[in-house]
Amino acid sequence: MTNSSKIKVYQEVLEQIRLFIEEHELSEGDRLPSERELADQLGASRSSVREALRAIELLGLIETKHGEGTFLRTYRPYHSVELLATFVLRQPKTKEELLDVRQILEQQCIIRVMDHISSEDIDDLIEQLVTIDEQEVHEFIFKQLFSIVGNELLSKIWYLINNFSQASYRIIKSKSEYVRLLSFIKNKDIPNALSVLEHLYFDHD
Amino acid sequence: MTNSSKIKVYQEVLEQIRLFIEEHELSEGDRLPSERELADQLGASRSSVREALRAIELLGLIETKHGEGTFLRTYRPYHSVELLATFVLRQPKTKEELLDVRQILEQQCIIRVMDHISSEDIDDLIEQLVTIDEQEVHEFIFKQLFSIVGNELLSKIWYLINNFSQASYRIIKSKSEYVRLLSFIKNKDIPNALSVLEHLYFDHD
DNA sequence: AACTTATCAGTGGTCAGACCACCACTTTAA
DNA sequence: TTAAAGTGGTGGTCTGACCACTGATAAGTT
Repeated sequence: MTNSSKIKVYQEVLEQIRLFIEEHELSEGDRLPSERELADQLGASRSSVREALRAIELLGLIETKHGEGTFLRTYRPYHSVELLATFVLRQPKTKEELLDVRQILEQQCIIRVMDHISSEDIDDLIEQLVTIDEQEVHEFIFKQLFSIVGNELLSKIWYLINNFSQASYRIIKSKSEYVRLLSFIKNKDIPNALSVLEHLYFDHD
Repeated sequence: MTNSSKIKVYQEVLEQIRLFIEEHELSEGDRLPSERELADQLGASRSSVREALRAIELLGLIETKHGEGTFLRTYRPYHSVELLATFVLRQPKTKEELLDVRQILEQQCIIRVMDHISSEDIDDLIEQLVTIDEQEVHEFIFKQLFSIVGNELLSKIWYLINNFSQASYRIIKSKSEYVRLLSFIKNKDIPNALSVLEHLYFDHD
């Protein structure tokens, strides 16, 4: 008898909820039965039902509204990704690894943004730079660029890496460097844009 | 006052557990405090602690042994993958994003591995392919390649993405494709290697 | 002394029930 | 007609109880 052979109640509830959703063809925004109802129907206690629901919630599959009910939501892995990341990144990573991954993400961001960004967007960005503190220029620009690229998952990963990075180092360059970068992006000049980007990661100014 | 502003107890517990693991530098196999202890320390009820623990368990971060305690484990998706599958399949956007990110990571892996891998390594890999089930060839090869590249952070991110991906699709190509890929890597032929890689993502065989 | 068995404390698993906060809706009062 | 108070249902949280399982200790047996 293996120790993992016993199925816990909350896991059974999990499966039943899944089946319920499938059978009733529920989709985004639809409401699930109340916790008490589920407990009753499935012959489990409300506690067990809640354990299952909280787990699904953390996965990002449902959304809970106090006083209203539990609703299906559009699934995005990002909630769990964030939590997983904090565990995965638990051990202090070397500065090089963080920088490496960061570079990959930002390179790809620049490559991909070329297809989506307009000249006006870039001009707007350059204008806004005036109001941004120099320490936050890098983060500001890439936050904008990533959101233009539109891949939320990519953005989220970058954002996490960015935050972890700032614990050990910070990219601070003069705004003129970023204006150059943006200009190359405007001209769809990938090689030069990437070249400028690479310079940003070095310490010397 | 937005409705999402209130943090639930179980979410706070989640965060505290994460911090506890960080502070005490716990790693795989280490035991967490008992549910009652956690409840006491964090000033929460055991129910709330359990909601948090069950959620983490579903994610695959911890393992629970009846009568013994709760233990950290290396991340392995638990029920989460099957559970997510039902939902992710209906979210084309998420699927696209996952594939996109995955492609980025695997491209970079191939580019980077060229500097670290020897001809013998590749020959070994090709030999081992015989024993691998066709369904797992892709995962197997990249697991090896990533470990050769040496950036643990990159590896872990890929591993996470890979697992999430498998909830919605799976890359299955004949082994000969992978032999081609490895051959190009052997010859340090980046363009052709990336070209083969790109083919892998398409459905047609 | 060595070995088996019984006991026990600690742990997770589950449940029932209580109370609160919140929301949508209805009823009531101005 | 409109504003206020009430109402029922919902999630959020806590308490305390009991069970099943585990590992170690104590007691008993050979």
